[in-house]
Formats: sequence, structure tokens, C-alpha cells
Amino acid sequence: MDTHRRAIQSFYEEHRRMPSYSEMATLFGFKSKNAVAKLVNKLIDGGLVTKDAQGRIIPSRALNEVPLLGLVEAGIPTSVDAELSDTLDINAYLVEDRARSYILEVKGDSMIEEGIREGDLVIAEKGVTAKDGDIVIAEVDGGWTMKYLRTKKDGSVYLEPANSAYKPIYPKYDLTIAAIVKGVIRKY
Amino acid sequence: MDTHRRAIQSFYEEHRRMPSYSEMATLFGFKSKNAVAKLVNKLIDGGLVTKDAQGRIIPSRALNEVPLLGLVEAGIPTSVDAELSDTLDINAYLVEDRARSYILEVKGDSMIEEGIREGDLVIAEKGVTAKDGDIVIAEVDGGWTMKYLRTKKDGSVYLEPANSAYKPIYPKYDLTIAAIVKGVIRKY
DNA sequence: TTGCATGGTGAACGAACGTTCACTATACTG
DNA sequence: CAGTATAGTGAACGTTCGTTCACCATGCAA
Repeated sequence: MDTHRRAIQSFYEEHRRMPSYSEMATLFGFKSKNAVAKLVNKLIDGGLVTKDAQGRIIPSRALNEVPLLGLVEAGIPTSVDAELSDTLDINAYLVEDRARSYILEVKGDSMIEEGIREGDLVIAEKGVTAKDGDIVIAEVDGGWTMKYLRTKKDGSVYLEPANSAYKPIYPKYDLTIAAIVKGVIRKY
Repeated sequence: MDTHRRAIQSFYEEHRRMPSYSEMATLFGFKSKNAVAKLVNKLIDGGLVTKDAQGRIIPSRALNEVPLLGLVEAGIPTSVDAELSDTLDINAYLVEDRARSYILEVKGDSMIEEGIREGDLVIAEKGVTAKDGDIVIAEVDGGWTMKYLRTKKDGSVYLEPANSAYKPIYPKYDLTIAAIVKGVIRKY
């Protein structure tokens, strides 16, 4: 029954939709849709897929997700029964409101002490009010940067890099906070 | 027509499948499926959705993706015509082979100089041969760690942290490389 | 041996699917 | 003004959908 799970997964990844009952029949080698129907009920009990109101099967969360196995100190369990553990949808985890989210590629090393390096991608969300300490994408005096947003006691704000080699930026004319950084992505 | 795009997107996010023609009719306020059919053809021309062999519409890549707007120095364009630019599917970007990928949460600061901090999530891929310089998840002398894999001239290997406060680990008895780190995720 | 789950076949059902055609109303163009 | 796209209505089409029923084969328990 895990082979069925895998067949559905690969179909879903290839077609970006769930297979119909007759497609599953050919997928599993069945000649009758009824065999599929019985199997699907078990898959639903197993939590792999779900049905919506129209009776079509839709992917359960697990289909898009990656197993989350715990802390790195615990390593990677060798047993196959890792099915019980958590899974994570990276997209949903990082992007809360996709209509307001954008990805920017990081240039420079001004946030290096925050662990954000050149070439990383940051997920920026527009339209949220930035708080003190947030990492913001801001236009200051005509140029764009990514920095910490800091508020002074008198209420004025400035931008502070996470790199002791650079100095804070006190806006002379203009400071527009376009978005705040919600996440960082790095690929090796 | 961008409002249509948004309606489809929210339907897709809620139901995890594409709407049927009649569902789109109610979704858009149409009373005829034909109006939807004509609209869908335009959406296909616009690259928002695609049809498969059975005539059902499937999400084009753009539906799962987040706009990729360029370098952080360029900031966020204010114009709405950002539709032309690139988009990125974070899941597909980070996870190449989902059957072999796992997520681990980082504990400790041994990779801090690589920009990997406690609480970050790393995407680890099993079953690939690690090269010199890769960041690996390894079991050494009974404990699990994440370190650089280094190869000496004599062919022997050791593990090097990205933290000058820690010393390299020369395996005494056993070194098992379980996976290599393919990506890092941080959420604020 | 009988009895009974289990797992599959095959056919039929109504409902929903995407497609198509003829038609109407609105709006823009010359 | 006439002419023509454009956008939507409404109904009909053949197909496929998920569901259901009766039936058959195998294997296990009593």
C-alpha cells in the first residue's frame, strides 16, 4: 500500500492534479474502478488523501510536504516507520500571504552577522507595519537596502546593518519601508 | 482579468485542486459555462493555466509560485506590471528529490559562520555521495552532527565546524554520512 | 469440510464534466 | 448612422466522473 502512495505521488507531481478513479485503475494495474474505490477508502482512512464535497479526491497535506524528522542532533532515523512523524510544506511555512509576498536575491554582505549572505533569497512581505528590530526592505535617500529597523526613544527611526564594518543609516530625506523580511532561503 | 486570476488562486489554495467550469461560473458570477470557456482560453493564452489531455485545466507553474523580483538593491517595483518577471516555486527550488529529502531543525551554533543558526531548518538529501566541502549530516562515534566534510590528501576524512570556537572532529571509530545539506530555511 | 472475510471483475447508474452552437446585448469604430 | 467585435446567456451534445450492485476467486479459521 506504500507503493500505491508512491504511484499517486508521482502522478500528482507529473500532472499537478490527482488521478481519477479510472486513471488510478491503470496506474495500479486494476481492471475495475471498484477495486480502486475500495482502495481509496483505505487510503482515506490512512490519511493519505481526502475527498471533497463533490467526491473527488484531493491531495492531503502530506503530498506536498517533506518529512520533518526532528533535531539535527538526533540525526536521520534509519527505520522506515518515520511515516508517523511530522511533515512540512515549505511553501506554506514560509509564505503566509502570497499575494503580498515577493522574493528578492540578496546582494552584498550588510546582513552577514544575521546569517544572510550574498546569493540568499529572502521572502519579503509588503503591506505589514514594521516593528523595531524587524529586517526591512527600505528605500532610503534614493537607494534600496535591507537592514534592521531601529527606533530611537524620540520616535525617529534608522537602519542598522548586521555587519560591524558598516555604519547605521540615518535617513536624511526619505525613508520608505517597502516590506519586511519574513524568511530566508539558501540553496547549496 | 487579474481579479479572475486571484479568484482561481484562492480557490486553488483552499481546495487544493482547480475549479471546474461550473464552479468557475459561480466563482466569477457568470451564469453560463460558455462564458467561462471563453475566459479560460484567454487565461491559457496568458499562461496562467494549462489544459491537460483530458481537457481539464491544471495549474500552471505560476499558481504555486512567488514572484521573484530581482536583487534586493533594486528594491520592490511599485508598478503592477511585475507580472512579466520571474516567479519561483520554493518547494521545487529547494527539494529536488522529495523521496530522499528530509528536514531537520538545527541545534547549536557549530555552523554559525556558514550562516546556519540554531532554529533554522535544513533540507537534507539522503543517498547522494558527499564531496569535499559539502555540509553533511553525519554520525560520528555515536553522535549526530552537521559539519563540513573535509578530505585530507591521504584520503581520510574529517568533519570541520563553521565555528572557530570548535575543533574539527577526526572520527575515531566510525563515520557515517547520512545525508548532505542541500538548503537552509529560516523564518522570522 | 463449511463458513466467511478479503480483494478483485464487470456492468450499470445518475450526475457532472468540457465542448459547442445559436442567439442577444453592449460597446467601440468608421 | 451602420458595422463589427466583444462578452455573456441558454441549451444541447457525448464523454467521463464517482458510486453501487451482483458476482467470482483466493485464503484463512473453525
